[in-house]
Amino acid sequence: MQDKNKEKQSSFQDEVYAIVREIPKGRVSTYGAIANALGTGTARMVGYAMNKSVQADIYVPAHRVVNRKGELTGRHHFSTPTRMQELLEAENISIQKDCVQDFKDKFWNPALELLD
DNA sequence: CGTTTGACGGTCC
DNA sequence: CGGACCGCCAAAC
Repeated sequence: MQDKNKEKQSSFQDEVYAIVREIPKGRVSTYGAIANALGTGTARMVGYAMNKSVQADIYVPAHRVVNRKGELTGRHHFSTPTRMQELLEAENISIQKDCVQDFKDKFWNPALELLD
């Protein structure tokens, strides 16, 4: 077993990663919805955490997270500006003009789905 | 420990 | 319909 002397505290970012990883394929979520599901922080904090997700120890499908308008606002933070769109299209999500088509239909509410 | 930042959201006009 | 503006609040410096 790994000697993890450094125990990770439950940071706000880790909470975000946990939810984003729970986003089912073919669905998208929003920063505000995730922040709302956490009950703490704001939409900006979610985006901030996403930026660090690259250096996080776990994989986070950040391409499934868009803003409330369904726009791929975070596409510039990927390897290539078109990387996010291609990833979404690969999941059967139509993108047009950097906007998720039928966004409302593909929207995945963490506060609702995680509600058991 | 004060300041800056930031992949947002909502309101205002 | 879209640009401008403020508020949120945690993490980085």
